Amino acid sequence: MTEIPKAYEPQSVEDKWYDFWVKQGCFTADPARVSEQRPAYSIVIPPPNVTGMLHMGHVLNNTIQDILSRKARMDGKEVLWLPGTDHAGIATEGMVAKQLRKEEKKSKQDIGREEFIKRVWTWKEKHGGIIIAQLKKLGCSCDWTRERFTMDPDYVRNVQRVFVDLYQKGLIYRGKRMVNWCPATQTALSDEEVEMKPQKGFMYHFRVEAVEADGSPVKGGAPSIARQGTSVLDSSRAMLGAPAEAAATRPSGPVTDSDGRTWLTIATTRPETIPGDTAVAVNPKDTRYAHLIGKHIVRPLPIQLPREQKLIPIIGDEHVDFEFGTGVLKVTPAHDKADFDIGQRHKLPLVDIMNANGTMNELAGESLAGLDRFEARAIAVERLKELGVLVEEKPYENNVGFSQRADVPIEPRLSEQWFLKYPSVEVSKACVAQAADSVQPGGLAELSPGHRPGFGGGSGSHPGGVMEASAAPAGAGQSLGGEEPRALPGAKFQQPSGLANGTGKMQFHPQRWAKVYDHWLMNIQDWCISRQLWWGHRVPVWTKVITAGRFQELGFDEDATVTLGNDYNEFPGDGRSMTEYPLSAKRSEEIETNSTLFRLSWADEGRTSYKVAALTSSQAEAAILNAAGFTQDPDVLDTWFSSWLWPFATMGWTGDKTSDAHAPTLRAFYPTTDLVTGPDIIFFWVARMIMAGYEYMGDLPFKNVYFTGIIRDKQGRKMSKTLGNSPDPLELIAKYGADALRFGTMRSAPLGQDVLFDEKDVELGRNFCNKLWNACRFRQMQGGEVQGEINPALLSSDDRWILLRLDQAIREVSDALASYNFATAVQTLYRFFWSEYCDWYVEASKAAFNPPGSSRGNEAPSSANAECGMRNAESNQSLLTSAAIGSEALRANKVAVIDFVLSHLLRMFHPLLPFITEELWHGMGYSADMPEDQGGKTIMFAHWPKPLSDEEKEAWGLDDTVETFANAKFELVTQGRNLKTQFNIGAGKKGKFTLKPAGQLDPSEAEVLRLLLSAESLDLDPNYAPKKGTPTALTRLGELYLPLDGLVDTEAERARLTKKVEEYQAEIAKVEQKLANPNFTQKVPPAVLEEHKQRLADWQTKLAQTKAAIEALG
RNA sequence: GGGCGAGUGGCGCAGUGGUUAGCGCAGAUGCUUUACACGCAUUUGGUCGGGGGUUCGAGUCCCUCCUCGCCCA
Repeated sequence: MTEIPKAYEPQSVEDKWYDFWVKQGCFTADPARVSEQRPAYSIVIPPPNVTGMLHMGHVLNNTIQDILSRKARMDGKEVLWLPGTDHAGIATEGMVAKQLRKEEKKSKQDIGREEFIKRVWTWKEKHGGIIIAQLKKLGCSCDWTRERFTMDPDYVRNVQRVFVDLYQKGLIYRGKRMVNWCPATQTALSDEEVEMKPQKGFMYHFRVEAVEADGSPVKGGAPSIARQGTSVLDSSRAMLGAPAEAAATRPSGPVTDSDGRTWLTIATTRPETIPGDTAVAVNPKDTRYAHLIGKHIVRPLPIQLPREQKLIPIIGDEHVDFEFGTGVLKVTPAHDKADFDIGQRHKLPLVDIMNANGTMNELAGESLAGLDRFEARAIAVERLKELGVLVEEKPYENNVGFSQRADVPIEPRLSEQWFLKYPSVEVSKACVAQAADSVQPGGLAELSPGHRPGFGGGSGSHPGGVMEASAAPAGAGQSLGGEEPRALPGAKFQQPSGLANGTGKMQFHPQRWAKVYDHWLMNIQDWCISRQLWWGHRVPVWTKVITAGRFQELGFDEDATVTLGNDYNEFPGDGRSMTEYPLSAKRSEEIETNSTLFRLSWADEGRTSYKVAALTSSQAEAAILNAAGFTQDPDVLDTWFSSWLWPFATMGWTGDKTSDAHAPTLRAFYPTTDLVTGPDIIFFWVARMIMAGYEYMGDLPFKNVYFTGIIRDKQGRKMSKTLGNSPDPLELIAKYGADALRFGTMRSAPLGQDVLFDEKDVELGRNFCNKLWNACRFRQMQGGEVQGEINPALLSSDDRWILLRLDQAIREVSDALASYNFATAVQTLYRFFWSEYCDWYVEASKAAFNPPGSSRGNEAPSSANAECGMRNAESNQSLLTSAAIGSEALRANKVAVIDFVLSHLLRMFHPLLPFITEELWHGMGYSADMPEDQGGKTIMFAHWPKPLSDEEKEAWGLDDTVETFANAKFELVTQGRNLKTQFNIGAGKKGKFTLKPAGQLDPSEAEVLRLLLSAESLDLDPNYAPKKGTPTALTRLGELYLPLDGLVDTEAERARLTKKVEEYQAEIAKVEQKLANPNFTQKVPPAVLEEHKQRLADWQTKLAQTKAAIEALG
């Protein structure tokens, strides 16, 4: 055993062991080692942004993954924790563009696409390794030999392969749709990338004239009830309309002015979009307006247009909410999702009045063109005022979608994009266990109310054919407001025949996220997967316009014309999928592999040329296409379209069944065991990985998903750069050590709750590590054989107690980890190590190591020893007698017990505190006698501690009495210390105690008590007659007295005891009241009744004794 | 508007119908105790968000209301 330094210095320890682990290949998974005896365990890391920096969220997330991985290794599993990084399209592109702007004052367009991509790679080479290095600092035991990047060449091909495959399955289409447009980054975003935020703005009410189709004043104007002769401006505030009960809350209907013209009032928050209005809509059931349907209004903007060009129809649409605004809705199909839908229903023209960067175009009119949308809003309001049609302008708060990345309001915009209809939705929906009691072997998760299985319905026809479900009972799940959960008897998953041996069941932790997940799947919308960026996976589609002649030269069949007319851009609107449109063209000689697919369209009105589109995931083919003058689609795919393949695309997947079946990593480690991630990406990532897993592997991608909380500061605010409340984990590691950071983070991270982070927690972690260090140092100072044999005959009651507590700790910690209750595991370890082992056991053990009178002991007088030894020598329960105290055999045995406890403790701490435990494991010599692969080389592979067996417990005499006795001892010690404090006998004055024992007490126990009391002496005297006023504590082991030499403060003692009497009386009253209730005594379980009776008796005894003590004060 | 979650000493959290509701931090007091002052000991703080119900018994189960947070619309 080498001597270890006095204080723990993490810096010198951490790098040393990390290098050692990596050099020794400790983190490297070997599929060949997987067997029934050595099951596989795998996790794929949620890939951090390649250009990102470690933040506290990463610390939490990756510490958990490391704990799981290290624990699995100690459980004897073959562990793969697969690391990597994500190319993070928008974020990375934004960063590089910013740098370009700053350093060279250029835009990406200035340098061109090719050069820009080059710059991004340079940036990646330079900064991409930072976060990986940071994870290493944290101690993450990832298999770095398998590190992946979502832009690795083979990964890129996988993404393209999946695109082509999904296209061929008819799940990908290109179409002109409303998308969430980010004017700042000028790209489309998926719904998930839009964050709704309440915004303070204004609701503007403006009036428009209702007219006939030819522009003449409307005949029949407002219903008579509404003709009040009030001015328009007044009427906007007055409540007009139907006399029905709703009238009181319903805003104004149409009004007729003195000229006989009819006016409608419209409410909007976005007056700048008026030039894009192509209709106004009212609810046909709204009696105020129904008669106007079919008439027109004069759109006020743009002003300069001639009146006849400003007429737009009044349409009836049931979706118009009559309670909202005035009940008249302006319909801007090109700039609002809901309006687009109305536009589709009524075949309204689309007028796009905005540019891609959020400025207005010429269609918005002279006064608005060129302005930013927010400036345009102000100008539009001015124009309305000038026209005298602005009726009201009142503050209004509504939810506005913001681009998550750029933090600017998104613009619903009509745009041509690629969309994906999600695959494998139904099987993904059904695979997540919804409630704890629904997890039954072989059963399908009980479905939540309203959960419609929908097998075979809608998009449920599953291309992969993975899932088989028997017919659900008629009407099952059809009721919309389903009152009771329904099971689907007989519904089951077919075991996928592929590589994996899945269970078809997945568990979320905490389980409540299953509901969130389920809800999203129920309301799923097609996924906009294209982004107008340069950095990312470019859409693997090439197009070219060729002449009809050339088309034939290429070898296409004439029949091809049958399908012409559909631009490839347009998804056929008849519900048929792309694949159902047979390609009648022969393949070109230039382009021939089975992954290429053509869609053709006329490229001009005269039908003399065609647009040809090709899809391929083959590089060789792409080269041919490029050479043939084809142009690749400029868009890239949403980053999540690559990360949703992460669990298998990182493991050697190729999409080829035969080769995948022989890919060793994939075979051994898919499906993965656990996924650890934040709930904020449950839709972005988790749900999509599940779909991709089923679609391409025929099996779930992970068996458990652990959702971490979100790290907040101690005031509960989210960590953010702007607030500056996000500490740098690397600085914390430098200051306190990685183990301390891990400890602090995990201790305060309860299952599924947000984590309020405070640097104090890390400080506590450092203190904890130091305590652990010193506890080992204490052991080391005792010398002796390392991990010697424990002799049961020489075990003291304290030894037995700590072994029992260790057993309990092993059970609790193992259970806590198995159920992902990390904070509980940490707290249990903390309690066992600090409060039980250090505070009681180590202190008590000093009685054996530093016996009174020994050279190692303190100056305690030998009389104490004599006093102790005088009585109770007849104890036959233990071999321990006064003669044994301090004997070498006893000391050696105690050292063996300590080694036993510490070696177990270090192993339990290892997943949480990898560095210090490794250092101590070796420093203490615990690795010495271990087999190489079971702790000899590293604690990483030492076996996870097992609870003690019944045989061991029996052999060591570990039974209930051990605990009872120990607790009685501790109670006596606490009370004795209390007496000392109350009577001002500090540590300087040791104090002399006398115990009137209630029964037999072994002298060795008395010596332990004396030591724990830090007393000069503890006399055992069954016949002790205390002087009046001697402070007393009543304990289960007897009456403890603190005789005071000087004057006794009788009144102080009386006050103290009187307080106790009151306390006891209150307790007695409570118990007596319960026992007096016949309902209680008759109905309660016997054990509880017995316990109450015992409790009453105990309190009564104490009360009587205390009263006697007061009496004795005189 | 819908859904989910939370509310327990000053703060952060445990608490699976049954002892006197626990733990950590912070606070107070005392201690250079030969492993550790990054430590030790003692100790002050709680009518468990409000109300109602079920029960012999409720922090725990049910109903209702209030407050806060998150997600979705």
